[in-house]
Amino acid sequence: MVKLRRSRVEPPPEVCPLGECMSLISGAWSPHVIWYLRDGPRRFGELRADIKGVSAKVLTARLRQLERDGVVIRREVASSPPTVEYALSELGAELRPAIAAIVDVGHRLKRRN
Amino acid sequence: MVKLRRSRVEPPPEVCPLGECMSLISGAWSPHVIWYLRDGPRRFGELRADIKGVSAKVLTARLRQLERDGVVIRREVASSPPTVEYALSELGAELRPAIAAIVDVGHRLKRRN
DNA sequence: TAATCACGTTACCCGCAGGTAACCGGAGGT
DNA sequence: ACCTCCGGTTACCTGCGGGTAACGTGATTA
Repeated sequence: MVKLRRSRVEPPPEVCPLGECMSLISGAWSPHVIWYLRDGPRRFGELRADIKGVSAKVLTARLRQLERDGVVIRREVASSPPTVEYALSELGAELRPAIAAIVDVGHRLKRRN
Repeated sequence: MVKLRRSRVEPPPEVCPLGECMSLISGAWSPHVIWYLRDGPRRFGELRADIKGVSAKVLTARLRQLERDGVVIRREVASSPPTVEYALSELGAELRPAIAAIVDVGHRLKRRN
């Protein structure tokens, strides 16, 4: 019996920006926020309605974190009642294709049942 | 279609493609596993070394979950000592571009400081 | 005989994301 | 006078992913 001590496949080059980027979209809801902001700014209540099943508390927490991380930009609108608008920053826009790729796979999963 | 006058109609259980796909790559380590399997099968110990900072217990748990979800395929090799090889399934291969997109953003993050 | 290796398992603990529910504050509507 | 709307906040609880450490198995090696 031939010993198989080393794999034939050489280890891929060491890169770990994966963790860096994953920390931006970690959490169950962050990708949804980015996805629903992809076409332009949206208000808190709109995001709340867009993202089914999210609670106000968690949505607030995710938006705050995304704002701290420089992914989204928060803008208060002096209307009555006052509303708040969220939009993707330049960094957030760069995340869009990544989220789109994930959504794309999700669609194929659905089609396949 | 009958219109209900007073009670709120429950929205149809529309499956969110984003949530579906995110459930596959959720967790801190799942994307890393997929990423390091992108070029071919790898052994448990190799993955353990590739993915710095992961413990055996957690790596086992992630691999088991990915196997249950049909993302990776586990194959025991009758060597001495017996080794185990993991590879991406067809579904796992479809996830590759999504992970690659995330890694790509990570690269840009690093470059931008 | 004893140690090592590969691939785990089990026990125990911890932190945090997320869920529910209640509440708030100013302005407009009725 | 009261209710509604919008965008939150706060308190409390729960579950799960993850960390360390110790142990198991079966076969080879010193």
